[in-house]
Amino acid sequence: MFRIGEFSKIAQVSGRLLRYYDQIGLFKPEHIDKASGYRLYSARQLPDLNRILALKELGLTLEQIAPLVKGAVSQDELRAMLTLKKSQIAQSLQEEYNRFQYIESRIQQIDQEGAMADYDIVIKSVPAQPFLSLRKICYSAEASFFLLEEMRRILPGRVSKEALGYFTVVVHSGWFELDNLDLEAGFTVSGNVSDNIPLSDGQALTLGELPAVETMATVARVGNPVHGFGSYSMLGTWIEANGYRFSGLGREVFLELPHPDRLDDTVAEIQFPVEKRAAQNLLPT
Amino acid sequence: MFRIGEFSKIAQVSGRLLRYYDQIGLFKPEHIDKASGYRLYSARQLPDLNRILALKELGLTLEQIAPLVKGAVSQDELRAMLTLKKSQIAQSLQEEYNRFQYIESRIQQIDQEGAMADYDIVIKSVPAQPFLSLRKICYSAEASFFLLEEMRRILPGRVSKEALGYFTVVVHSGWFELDNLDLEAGFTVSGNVSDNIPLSDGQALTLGELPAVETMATVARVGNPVHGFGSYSMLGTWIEANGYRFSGLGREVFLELPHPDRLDDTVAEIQFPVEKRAAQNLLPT
DNA sequence: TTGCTCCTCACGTCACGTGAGGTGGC
DNA sequence: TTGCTCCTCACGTCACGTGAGGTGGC
Repeated sequence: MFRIGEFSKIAQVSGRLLRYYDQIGLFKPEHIDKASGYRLYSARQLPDLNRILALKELGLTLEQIAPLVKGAVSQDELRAMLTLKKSQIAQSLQEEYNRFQYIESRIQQIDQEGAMADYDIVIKSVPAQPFLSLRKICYSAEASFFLLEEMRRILPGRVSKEALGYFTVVVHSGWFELDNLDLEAGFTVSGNVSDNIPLSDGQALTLGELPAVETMATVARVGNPVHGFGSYSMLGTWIEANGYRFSGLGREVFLELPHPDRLDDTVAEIQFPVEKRAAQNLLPT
Repeated sequence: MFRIGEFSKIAQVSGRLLRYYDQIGLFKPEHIDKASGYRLYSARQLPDLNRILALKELGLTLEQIAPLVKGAVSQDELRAMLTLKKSQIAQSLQEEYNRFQYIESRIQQIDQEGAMADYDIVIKSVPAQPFLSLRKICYSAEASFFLLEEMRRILPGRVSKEALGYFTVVVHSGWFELDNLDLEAGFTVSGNVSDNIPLSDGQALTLGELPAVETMATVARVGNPVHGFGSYSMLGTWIEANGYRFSGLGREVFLELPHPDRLDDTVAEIQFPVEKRAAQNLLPT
């Protein structure tokens, strides 16, 4: 019989670990001296401890290991557990690999531009939202702000303040047709609102829906909205470097509305639906 | 200004996270209402929060992120941090990948043999140890046990009990020459012991050293030592499946000495120095 | 007035590491 | 007797999640 110090040396684990496993009932000493409380382990117990250590190496938690070493698990259950664990590892490998690529792209960014980007891209998921809007061809980005001004005059009388969400612009045209923009502009709303609100020029806001998007690449930017297109190229670079591709219409959500006197305080979140490109297939299966 | 609930919805984080970041001083609301204690965030703060979230995605800890978002880090330091993080991720990817392969091999084992192996392999590192031993050609494994019996008679008078370690056999011959074994048998010792202890047949134990081994594949087995060779093939399979190769002489360390009446209670640890085979090079660089 | 939102504790997480303070064993 | 080893608390870890219990705001 070995005292805890010698046994821990043989097994190359800490004494604390052995006491802890004793405490949680995972691995108990063969004998405990009544008088001194000393834990006494026998050499025969070493294979059991090794099994625990080996399963821990696989990434199982002690809670998962306990029934295994107590023989309370059938062959099939064990196989199922390992298969599950295997797929979890495959997934976390993929995630780690993405992180790896992302870091590489940020290092490159520093090397090329001598600075960290001003804004950071974050992936979110957004729910579907009722959208009170008007679709229109605009000859410039500024044109959409005339629409905004008119909505600001008219809407307070037609929609309650709590029901009104954010001013949002959906871009239906391609990104580089800067002089012939097909825009859909309006407010997200909640609750009951009328589904047809006429504006002064004969057109009207109608009630539709902004579809939900599960993976939305977003970047928040502060500043004059007409200079906003710089952020788009950033998004493009990021999306390329991180293995995504665009998969839908881009939006711009204004969290702080453009105010004629303080255009530089405008805050907007640019959003793009994205999806993973065909996986690099780091692993087979 | 947004109250915590709305700001957390915009940023898609929990309110608790925002309160926590406030508490640790990482990200504070722009304003706190004196009367109610309500935290008020402005849209302009969103890019800052996004930066924190993006750096967290890279796997940095909040402690590492804090100086970054406070601008207290130079370009070079940032680059160095990211490079370090990159190599850490590369390493953990390699480890994860090893785990993945190991799990695969255990699943295969179950499928082929219908059961989990009796014993588990554990990697340890062992220090160098003084070794009081005798090298001899034996015509069978049993022959080494005659040596053991003689040492048991003679050693107690020559070496103090505390100085005596474990009976250990080093195998110098190839593993499949079962009838012409080149064995070195003796006891590990500590402290001062005489370096020449004669045995009855004219030979003598001499003091040498068991070299340290950094990565030692070990398996502990209980049972009659003459049936021990089964464990060797297990070790071989494991080593193959896990990307190692043998890199030195195998040892057998007896934790519970073979006793003629209870041979089945013998406990020995079979040890093999191993090294990683040329890495599968999961990643470039 | 009633929900709704916000507030501040404070415990729990996972697998131990790391003392503090005290006692048994040779 | 003096080290050495062992014992049992109990706090700390990391980044929050999850209540409990109470109050502000419209």
